[in-house]
Amino acid sequence: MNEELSVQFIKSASLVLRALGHPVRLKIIDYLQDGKKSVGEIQRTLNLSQPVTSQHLRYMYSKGIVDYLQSGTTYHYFIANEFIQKIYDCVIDCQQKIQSGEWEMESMRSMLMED
Amino acid sequence: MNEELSVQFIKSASLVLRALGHPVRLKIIDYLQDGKKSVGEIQRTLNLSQPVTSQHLRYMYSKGIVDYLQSGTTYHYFIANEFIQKIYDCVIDCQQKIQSGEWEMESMRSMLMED
DNA sequence: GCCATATATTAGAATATGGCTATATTAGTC
DNA sequence: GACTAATATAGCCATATTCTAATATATGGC
Repeated sequence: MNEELSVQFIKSASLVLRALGHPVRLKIIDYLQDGKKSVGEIQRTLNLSQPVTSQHLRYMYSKGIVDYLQSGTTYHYFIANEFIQKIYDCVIDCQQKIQSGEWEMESMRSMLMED
Repeated sequence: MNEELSVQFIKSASLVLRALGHPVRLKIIDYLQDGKKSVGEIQRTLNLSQPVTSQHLRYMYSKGIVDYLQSGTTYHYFIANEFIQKIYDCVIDCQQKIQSGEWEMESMRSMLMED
């Protein structure tokens, strides 16, 4: 029986994947590629409400996905570690391979459909 | 503003990440690295109940994460495409980098803690 | 201490998720 | 057509997610 993933790590990894598995949160991670961003910048740029922005950021902070630096009343959030960055990079890479046609999409139909 | 991920793809990617973001489902994907497996094999090997096994497999099937071949009353499930495989490979790679100490874990404490 | 700005928190409603038990379906065998 | 094995589905319940609206907190300037 194949079991590359340790029981321990499965918990952590599934937690990370679930945390990234929300359109708004993934979009925030995407935006944070630019570097540290304040809650206000994120909110305005991604066109989100203030509570939703804050809630998703706090959620990700509580899971260790993002971290922040405070200066005054402004919180600058950033990606917390290489694990998250690596998963994001992988997603980007997959997007490129799909859109370039390097991967034939026949087997991905349902996954790539609208809604 | 950085926006590497297309609005379109964000939907698909977050759907995939959420689907993989469950301990049982991630464990199933891990097990499927061995190749096609029947529901019964998955159930017994991972020590799950029959309905739970079937439900997670049907869920992943509906999202395009896994596919299956039927022979008689036996369903052989397998990983549906390279996107899923790539994300899994990335998770394995991250586990290795964390466990080998290649990444310092200071910034990952909360993420790797028990419960 | 008061004010404005930036962010966090709370409460509540709607919906989704995940597991359990029981039951249904389907294919093969006799 | 009855029987069995393998899997899927349905119904139910508990819990988790996610959004909105409202309110609270904290910091810096005056």
